[in-house]
Amino acid sequence: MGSQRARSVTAAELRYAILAVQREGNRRLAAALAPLEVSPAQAEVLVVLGEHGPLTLKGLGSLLVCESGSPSRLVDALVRRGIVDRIDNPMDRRQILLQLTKEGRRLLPEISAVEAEIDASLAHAFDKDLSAEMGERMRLFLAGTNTGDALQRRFPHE
Amino acid sequence: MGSQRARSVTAAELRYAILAVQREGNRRLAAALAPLEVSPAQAEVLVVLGEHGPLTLKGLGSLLVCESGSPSRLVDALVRRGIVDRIDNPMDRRQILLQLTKEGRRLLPEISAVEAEIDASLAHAFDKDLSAEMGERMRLFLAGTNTGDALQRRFPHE
DNA sequence: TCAAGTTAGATGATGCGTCATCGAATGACG
DNA sequence: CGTCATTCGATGACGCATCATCTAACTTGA
Repeated sequence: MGSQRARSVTAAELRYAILAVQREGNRRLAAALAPLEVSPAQAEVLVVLGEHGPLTLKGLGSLLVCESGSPSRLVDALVRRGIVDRIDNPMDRRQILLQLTKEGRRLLPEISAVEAEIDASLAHAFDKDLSAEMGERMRLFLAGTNTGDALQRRFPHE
Repeated sequence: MGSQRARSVTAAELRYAILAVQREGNRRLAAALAPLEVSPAQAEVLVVLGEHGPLTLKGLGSLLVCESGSPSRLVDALVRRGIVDRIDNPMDRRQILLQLTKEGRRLLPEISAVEAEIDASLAHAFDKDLSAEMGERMRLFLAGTNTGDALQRRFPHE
């Protein structure tokens, strides 16, 4: 297994390593998505809307990892580009309902293809056992936070 | 060890989990640093300047994980606050030399104390073996990138 | 049914992160 | 030397992330 062989790592080093991996991964994802003129955060919105039907802004926010507040400005850009439709909800006029337009649905498979590449390189760096262990501990670290709840809702366990 | 017991995790889930942990950790760090009126990125600059004597802007940048470009605006705010001194280098007038002021040195132990708390909670979530394994694989993932080089310079191996 | 409290979403403000570009200073090499 | 390429740092531009505040719409309950 080799888990005893790896050199020991301080918490500070781990903290910076997590930052570095997140940033580097994001830059790679941004570069790969650039031809679609979609940012990583926008891609998350599109994927979530694709998977979880029409959503209110709040419902969308509760499934996003990339935003802790309300994603109204993030969504704005997508509405302006004709990728997302914003429909007033006649049942509760405080709410809006968001869903992909035809153009938005057209983008989905292209986004998936791009993300699959990135994910393959991630899977290459972190093998199955390590990923599983990391996933478990990260959930622990995030327990009781909004971000942790979003992750849980996106990738339910059991 | 239990590393076989953890539920399997897709690469996409791992990707979002890394994002979530980084964001959540950063929010906690920001909140803990708030009384010092220092952001996490600013704290990194101060720590690096504290550890690695006077540095040019480029030298500083090559040790920062939080910035891929040149940290000139990040440093600006610290200079304006009297925490960092910016000295023209007479040997090469393109360069500037940065070092902590007395006020900056005064802040260092307070920053360390705050980071120690955060690091303790990280160490609690990720035990020694897992941290070591994660550190090793993350370095692999970052091999050949600027961010990876910065990490290497900050936390040299061997 | 009306007032008080709560909730949804929009918006302002500020700083961070990234990329592109620019001017000034230096170095390399004919 | 003089030109050309390179390097350093500053700056403009843009979108993201966060927090605070605001308004409109709904809910509660006396």
